[in-house]
Amino acid sequence: MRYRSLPALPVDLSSKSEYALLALLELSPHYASGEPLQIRQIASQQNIPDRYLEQLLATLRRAGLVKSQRGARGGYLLARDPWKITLYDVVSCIEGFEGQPDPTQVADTPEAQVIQNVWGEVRQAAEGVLQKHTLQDLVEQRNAQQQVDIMYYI
Amino acid sequence: MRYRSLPALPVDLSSKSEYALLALLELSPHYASGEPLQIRQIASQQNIPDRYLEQLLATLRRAGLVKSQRGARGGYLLARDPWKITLYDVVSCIEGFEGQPDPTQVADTPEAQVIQNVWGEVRQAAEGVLQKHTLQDLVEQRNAQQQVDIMYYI
DNA sequence: AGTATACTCCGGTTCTCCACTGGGGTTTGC
DNA sequence: GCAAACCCCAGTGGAGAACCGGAGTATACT
Repeated sequence: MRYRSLPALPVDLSSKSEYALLALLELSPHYASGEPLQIRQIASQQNIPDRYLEQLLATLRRAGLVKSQRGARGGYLLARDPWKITLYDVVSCIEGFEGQPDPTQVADTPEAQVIQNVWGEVRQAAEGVLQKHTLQDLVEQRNAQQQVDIMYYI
Repeated sequence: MRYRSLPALPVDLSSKSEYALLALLELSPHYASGEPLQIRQIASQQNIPDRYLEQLLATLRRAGLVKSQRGARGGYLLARDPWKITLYDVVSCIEGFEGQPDPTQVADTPEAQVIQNVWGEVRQAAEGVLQKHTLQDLVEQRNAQQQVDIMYYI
């Protein structure tokens, strides 16, 4: 059995990453004020199971993307400016790729090697897209999208 | 519970796809002669569990990428020229993305919508890489790789 | 000081998919 | 007719995703 023994391209974008991004998009507008947001609020706003979101926020905290304030009136806030956090930062820490050995590895057959090379190309292409988007980008895209919605009376 | 209810980017490249590509790379040189190759031979050559490879080849056959010859002295052969089959053709049929509704779908919140848009970008970037490579490309890359191996006495 | 409000840590549960195995059946060449 | 091949279908077992729950800990407010 192999069970993802090879490079195992983590280009798969699960709802885990989507939840994390939704939460960070909620936190982004509150970065300036410095007011923390609670898990419950984020969860109910974006329709995410709160106990699950809790785990994701803990991962983001350990990765240094958010900071937490414990106790009453506590909650979470972004650790950096929303335009200094790329989607790659978020997805890579949630999906946890960077545990494996370097992608420029050697395969046991020449056929496997050329496939590995292509896999690496795909990975880089996907990572490139994620690296060029920041949280602030998405916030502004959402604002623009809402304008469109209003114009079309949706 | 969501369990991949949303678009669920199937950009994930599993060993399933790798096995299928390895098999097709074995078949590619035999396309000109028209001589079929048996599952057992491909499997032992590329170190793939044969009963598993059988399923993958069945999928490829139903997708019209390979043809099968039943009975004694039977086997598999490519249905088209190896330079007319892209890696996207292979991966998409094996990974089976095109079951879902169209990726340009509407999310229930504007935040989810912008994330869907990015997901679509990532998907397209990955698909673009796969679309520009053909089986024949890989065969030639492998040959070149083998030349390098010989030069360096590996 | 006490209490309510939050995060923190740890474990378990269910579901889904991947990777793989096996048992039959059918077609074909010799 | 018989062996060699494909064909179909039905499992198994592990890993991870997507949760739920409880006990503990820090903090603000009164």
